Amino acid sequence: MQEKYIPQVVEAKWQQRWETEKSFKADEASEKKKFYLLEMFPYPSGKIHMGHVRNYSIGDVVARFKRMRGFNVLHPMGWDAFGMPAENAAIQNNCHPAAWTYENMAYMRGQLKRMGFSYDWDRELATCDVEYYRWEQQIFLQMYERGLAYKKTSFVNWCPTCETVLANEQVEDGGCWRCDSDVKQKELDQWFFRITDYAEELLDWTNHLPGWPERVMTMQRNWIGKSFGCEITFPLEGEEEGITVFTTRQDTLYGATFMSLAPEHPLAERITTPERREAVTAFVEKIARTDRVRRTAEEFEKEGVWTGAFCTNPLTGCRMPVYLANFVLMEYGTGAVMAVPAHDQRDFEFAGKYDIPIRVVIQPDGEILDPTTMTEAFTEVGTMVNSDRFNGMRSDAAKESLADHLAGEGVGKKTVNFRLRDWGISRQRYWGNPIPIIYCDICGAVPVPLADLPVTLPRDVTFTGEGGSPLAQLDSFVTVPCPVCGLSSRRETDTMDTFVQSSWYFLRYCCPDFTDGPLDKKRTGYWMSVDQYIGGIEHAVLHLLYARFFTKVLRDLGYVTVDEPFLNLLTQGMVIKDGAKMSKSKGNVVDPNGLVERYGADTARLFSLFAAPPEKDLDWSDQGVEGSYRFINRVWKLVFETLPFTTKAPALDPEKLTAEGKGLRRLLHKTIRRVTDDVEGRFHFNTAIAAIMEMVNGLNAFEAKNDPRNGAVLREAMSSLVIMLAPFIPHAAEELWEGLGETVSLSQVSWPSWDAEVAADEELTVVVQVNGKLRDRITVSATATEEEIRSMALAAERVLALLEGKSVRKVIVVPGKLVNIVVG
RNA sequence: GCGGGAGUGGUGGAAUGGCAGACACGCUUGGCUUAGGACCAAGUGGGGUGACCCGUGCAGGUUCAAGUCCUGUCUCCCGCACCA
Repeated sequence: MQEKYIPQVVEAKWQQRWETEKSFKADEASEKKKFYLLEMFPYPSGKIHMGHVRNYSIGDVVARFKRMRGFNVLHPMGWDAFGMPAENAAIQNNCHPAAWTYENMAYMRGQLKRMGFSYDWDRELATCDVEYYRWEQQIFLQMYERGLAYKKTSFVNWCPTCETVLANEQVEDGGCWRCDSDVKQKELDQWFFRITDYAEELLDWTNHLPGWPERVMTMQRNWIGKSFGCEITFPLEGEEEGITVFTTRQDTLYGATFMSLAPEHPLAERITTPERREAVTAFVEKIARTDRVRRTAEEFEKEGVWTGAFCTNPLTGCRMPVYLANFVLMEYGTGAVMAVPAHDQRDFEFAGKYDIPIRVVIQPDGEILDPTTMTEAFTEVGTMVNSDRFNGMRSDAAKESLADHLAGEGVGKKTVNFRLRDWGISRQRYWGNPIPIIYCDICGAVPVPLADLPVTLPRDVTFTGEGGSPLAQLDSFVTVPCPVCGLSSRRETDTMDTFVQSSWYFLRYCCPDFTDGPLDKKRTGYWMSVDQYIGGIEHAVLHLLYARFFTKVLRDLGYVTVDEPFLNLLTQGMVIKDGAKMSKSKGNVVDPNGLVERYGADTARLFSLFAAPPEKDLDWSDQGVEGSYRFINRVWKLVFETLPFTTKAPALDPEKLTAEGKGLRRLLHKTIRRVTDDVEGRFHFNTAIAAIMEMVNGLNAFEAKNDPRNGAVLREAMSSLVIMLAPFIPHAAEELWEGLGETVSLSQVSWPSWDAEVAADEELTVVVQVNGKLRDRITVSATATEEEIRSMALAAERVLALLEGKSVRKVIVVPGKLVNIVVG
């Protein structure tokens, strides 16, 4: 090794060594226990950013650590390569999305290699490769066969900027998750995945994933939104069919005085009377023009229009006018709400505005509500009144009886409702996986036969940037014979949401070269589930919910045997600079390239691991980076300068240690224990690194370096130090390891173990408190009994002074830690 | 409104109910240097400046002992939200 640390030289050397020796290749034929470690794969946007550096540095520590702990580690990397930016770039720069994407992947692959992450590059995949997406088409067809993929006409979220449909999960605050444009509602014929079939199971399992952060589970539970209630049918005057509502408050049914329908409700048109038609049509049109963001804001004024129709309260026989109301959502429940003004705030406001009667059916404790003087709805639990046989019951307890009663009368039933909607996967874009369906005038929608797969995404398209998907303009793609009858038919030109590809890529990593189907059951069975998944919190209900769903579907299709894809999930925080997330618009971006050129990859890695625990946001600090760089230099210098003592050292004989040597060895074994616990148990790399820094400080302060009797213990310390640094700064560690005279790459070396006896102190400092306040310290032998410690504490000089004239009431002894003397 | 998380030095952050502030950044002083940088050494929560007091958003409580547990409260962040 060189005297001076030159990261660029060292890093290039070891990256090349790892590559030629295929040091991180994962093989299923191993005696070791498997460990599947995965970080969320990147979108090839052009170049990696600090978020990637952080995410992948965290992952690489775990990968390298687990290997050193004797696991057979699968640590793959690939590209989430379909998606809109490629298409936008094509329109702007007149280059093909494929060219743009593959160039970006090549560049970013180089950047990731330059960071020294220990991936098995032989398993690299890109979702835009036909060898990937062809299998997804097969999965789609199998889902279609089972009714899990289907097409329906509905109102969907439409982003006018991206000119495509978005899934509910991809609408954030009424805006597009990518470009933030206001999302409009548009009625379209679209493909869906029946994720609602799995709602119950997806929800159940949120209680059986202890390795997931609670808040992600909570977000998923909220998203699935299960609620218990009743479906109740209200007969419509002059119609065969009634109106069915979903309610969680069947206990307020006796107080229902009107009915509200969503403006888009299919019955709305039919039941409107001629004299109300004009008003109703005007209202419906007004709502259609109002964007969803505004309409769903809570402060938005409650408005409606009477249809002229009436329905009947099935229990009271009360005649209820049927309104259309702007706050009723077609996509939740049945799109119809029984309105109980006395006990629902929205209905209360609505009733006030349109002069509809208020009927109190639940009275609060110690108060009598009067409909004529109420200022707001009473929504809590109380005693039921005006409710026939249920009078006098507690409203919450009555829910069950009411449900039974409704079922008995044949007007309702108990039911559960989910907020979760089916996953809309159609995208009116080019750069995605074509949906393998053909439309024939005679045979209807016909799946592309398996033998005809893949439906290859054609290259020769033109990008105008307007007028929808370029695929639809390409006659050679669109026009095909119907697989059933042979007549000229049209291909589906929608492509799949890119979240479909990321819903199963982790399975394909297990067998990326498999050619007989989407997945090799044997290899997938060996590696799955992912033992540790690491990525950003922003995918809490997007990718992470879809991937769980897909895993269950693939299980039911017989491809995998696991119920859940990710056993443990680590959600890392954002990288912040100057109080804000790094972004071009804020001008606070730190480019990894510059960092690596100046300090090397090891420094970039070390800083992003040391500055904060992984799950917290990381505050970027240029000075902190300097500090990390200085630390590596200090270690380098320490190892280099002690080489004369360590390289010629004899084998360690624990019996023949000097006092200093023994102390140093104790420090080492304590450090090994701390670092192992911090890395293994809780991924607290910042404290693990701090422990190593403390040891380095201890080694620098070690005076007796040149005492030949300490050579062996010094060598043990240096070796272990370098091994422990390997997961964090692998290049520098390898070079130092070689400098110590070792010939086997650190990637093959085991993590050091610690000996509790060696780590144990011979003497301990015990804190002495009087009435809970620190007053003195005593030094006791590690073998001292509680009684001995107690009497020493009571005899301590400063304690004696404080005990003067007072009586000792109680003495608490915490062995090895503290004595608290209670006096009074 | 509901749910989740967090409030600790000048800064990032440490602390199985047991010495608050590990480790690092920054800063101060000194050394080295023509100088700067780098490096090395010492110091660094506040106040008194003796060996004492105060201090983990705020107010209570439990305990021999509370940053940590409990109750209330404030602030900030995140998610969901006219969800029937």
